[in-house]
Amino acid sequence: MTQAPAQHRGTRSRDAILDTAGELMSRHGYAATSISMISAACGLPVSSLYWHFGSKDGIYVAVLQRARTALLAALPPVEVPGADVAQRLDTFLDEVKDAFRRHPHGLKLLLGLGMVQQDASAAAVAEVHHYRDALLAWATDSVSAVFGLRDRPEVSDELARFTLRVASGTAVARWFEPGAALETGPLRVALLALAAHHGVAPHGARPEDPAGGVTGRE
Amino acid sequence: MTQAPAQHRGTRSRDAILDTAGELMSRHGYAATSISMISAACGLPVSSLYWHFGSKDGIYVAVLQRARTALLAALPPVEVPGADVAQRLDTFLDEVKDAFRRHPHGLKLLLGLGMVQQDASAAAVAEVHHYRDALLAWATDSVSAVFGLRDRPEVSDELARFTLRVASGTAVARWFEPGAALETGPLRVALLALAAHHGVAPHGARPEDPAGGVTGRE
DNA sequence: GTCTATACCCTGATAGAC
DNA sequence: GTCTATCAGGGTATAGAC
Repeated sequence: MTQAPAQHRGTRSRDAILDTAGELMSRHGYAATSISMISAACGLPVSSLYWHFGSKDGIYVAVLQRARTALLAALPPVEVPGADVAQRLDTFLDEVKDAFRRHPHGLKLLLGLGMVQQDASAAAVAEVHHYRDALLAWATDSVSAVFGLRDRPEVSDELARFTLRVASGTAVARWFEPGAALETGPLRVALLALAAHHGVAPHGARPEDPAGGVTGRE
Repeated sequence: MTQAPAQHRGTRSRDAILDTAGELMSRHGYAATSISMISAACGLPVSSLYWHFGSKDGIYVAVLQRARTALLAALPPVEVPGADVAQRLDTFLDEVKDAFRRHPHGLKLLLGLGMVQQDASAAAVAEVHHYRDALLAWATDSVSAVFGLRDRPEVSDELARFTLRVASGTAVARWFEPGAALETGPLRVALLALAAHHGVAPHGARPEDPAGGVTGRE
């Protein structure tokens, strides 16, 4: 405690500020969260916040960055184990639901701060887009692995976007019904139907001959 | 123009304030929209806003009320014409897509102001919930009419919630891809699959014998 | 790295002439 | 109903001692 306490205190303060700021901003939104609120809530004086992050916008960007890395780390790996599509889809949806349940702040930050892009700085806008792009890329890779869609990028794109819309819609519903979880049941049915609609058979292997599908080819 | 100009000017000013406030609040959110901004944008002095609405919160509630009535008036009637399910579903989705396209403010207000419920007044929170409840009730009645679900309320409830989630998710996606429209194609496939999953046949008549259980076949 | 004190501006809201 | 003028308070951000 005498060698390098300053540094330790520094990073600890930094984290404390980010914790409180993330909590408050995800609850009240960016504009409604004042520096003084954060200062009062985390106990550190206002100037410390400015020493660490330079501006309110700097805090916002740092909060977003941390939320993004945390959420992406919590998401299941892209390679989903399982013999057939149904099995892989089940594990995939279970893990998504779990990540969704355990990280309520992540999406809410993305929503709340994404909404006020107009006023935000260039760095903040870039970070918000980075966040959302990473989420979309992860979803695309995942559904591609689940359904075996390496050679059907347009299908995995559609399935991924659809999944994200249902997830964001649920995040929205969540501030009307606070306990609302991601309803994987209907989502599962919908994804299977969408895949079938594009001629992706509900088996483990990718269809070499998708002629049997509802829309054999497009 | 000499008999009752005061009244006319009054209601015209009122509308102008509401127009500007709705536009600004849907873009920047409630907290980031100041009385002075509204005043400058609509040309009327600050005190006029207070004379008409009493407080910033009063403006907010009035804006929400007007957006709700406008959006609900723009939504298609519950009784959808059409011989069979597929036909009714198509017209229904087309009209929803159209309303969604023509009234971008409505949902954004609901989202943006719904997010900051924590800080808002009781009247504002009540109005937000009223808004969302009306939307949900309309969606439930509509899908019930489309699929003929008068005796399966739990199914129409699920379909309506699913539709609303996709719609809100699209409204969210909209502030990343400004032109994004409601993708009725995938939604159509999903709703039909969900209905089938609950044993609702894709015909005009309601199924008298849904004994097939959860799904006709899986 | 952390604190106190403070500058400067804009906020929501009111008073009172017209 | 609309205007000008104004208040008290809180906002972001900075300076400088420790």
